[in-house]
Amino acid sequence: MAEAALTPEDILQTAEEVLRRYGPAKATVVDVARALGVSHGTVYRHFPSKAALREAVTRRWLDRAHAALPGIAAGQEEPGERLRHWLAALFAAKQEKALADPELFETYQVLVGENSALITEHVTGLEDQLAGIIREGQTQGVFAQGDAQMLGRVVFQVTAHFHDPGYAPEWSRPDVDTEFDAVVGLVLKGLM
Amino acid sequence: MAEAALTPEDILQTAEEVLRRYGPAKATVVDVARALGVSHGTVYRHFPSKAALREAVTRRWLDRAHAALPGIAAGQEEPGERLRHWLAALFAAKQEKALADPELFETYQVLVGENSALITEHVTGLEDQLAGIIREGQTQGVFAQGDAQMLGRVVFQVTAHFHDPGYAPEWSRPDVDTEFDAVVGLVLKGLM
DNA sequence: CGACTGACAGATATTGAAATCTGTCAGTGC
DNA sequence: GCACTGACAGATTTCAATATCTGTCAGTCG
Repeated sequence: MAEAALTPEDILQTAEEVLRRYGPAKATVVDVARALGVSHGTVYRHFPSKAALREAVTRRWLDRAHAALPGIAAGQEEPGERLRHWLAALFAAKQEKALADPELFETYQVLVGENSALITEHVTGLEDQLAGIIREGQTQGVFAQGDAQMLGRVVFQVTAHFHDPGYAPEWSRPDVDTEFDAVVGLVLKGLM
Repeated sequence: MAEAALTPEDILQTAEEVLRRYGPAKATVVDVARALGVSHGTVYRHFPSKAALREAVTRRWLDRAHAALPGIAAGQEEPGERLRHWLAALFAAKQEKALADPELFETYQVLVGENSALITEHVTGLEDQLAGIIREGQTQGVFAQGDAQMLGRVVFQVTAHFHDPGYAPEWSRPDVDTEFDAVVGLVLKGLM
């Protein structure tokens, strides 16, 4: 047939476009269905709820936004430098999305505000990457011993200013990069 | 006369009670005037606007909540211990207010959200206290050299999880104190 | 059979009219 | 004279009626 069956991927793609156009406050399931040329009941045959659809869109979006991070975490740089690089990449990705894709960023922020399970998972994944870098630094003797998992959580938390979307308005201030360097400097000294 | 003239202090006291009773979203200048037994025009003879009144109430409230901090900052403890003590006192004060005085805490949070000048001042005052402790630690040789003012800002920022009202919902989680200790531990190591 | 439809109930959002609030100021009275 | 009043204009909020949306499901159609 010319018209293949509607796939979850089609719906996610269209739902993302609808969210980008109307923003999370205005986008409706009916809008998504209309854009797909189907009835909204059809959307519900693929996703159990509007919340589930929104989460799936945001998961895809986050995965794409942070695609570079696992590579950095698993890379060959010296662990201190790697940690700095990873944090800088995380910050850059967040900054870029907040500016260049504000509606999807806002959608993501809504999920953060709702303590969505997706966000918890996402954060845990990032903390695990941090813990991995720290663990390797400890093995190589450049970082002090300690619970790497806990330290990963702590490093994520103390750098919240540069990735927590609640602080997004401050990311365009002129001295953020100086502050970022100062914070990362303190953190690296604290880990050594 | 039996009835002394209405003082700004009377108004602040009553406005605080009205805010505590109705919360920042519902409290009105008319409510405050009614509680004082005067017309609302009178309130405007003492405060130029509702925003100014709200700020003045919050300033008084913040000053009382953090009354213990300057004493700790100027105390005789070893600087590392003093810093830990000061941060713990700040955290304890915020935690206590969030739980025991939620409407005033919410009022404060509204001002934070509005980037009120009061909040900037308040934060600067706290950062100055931190910078003072750090400077003394540097003089005594227990902290490494560096721009103490900047380090004060950095320490305030990395501990945001424990004083920024946006994180208040997390302050009742069971493991906050462990996290607090871990963060302060990392910060102290980073300063040494 | 299985993907899709569309009518439906209850929940949520929008709208516009009415009520209330903020901020001003000429006037009252001690 | 000076602290306070109260009526007022414009802005904001409330409220209830209306419309739209979410989620379900019996039914259609290929």
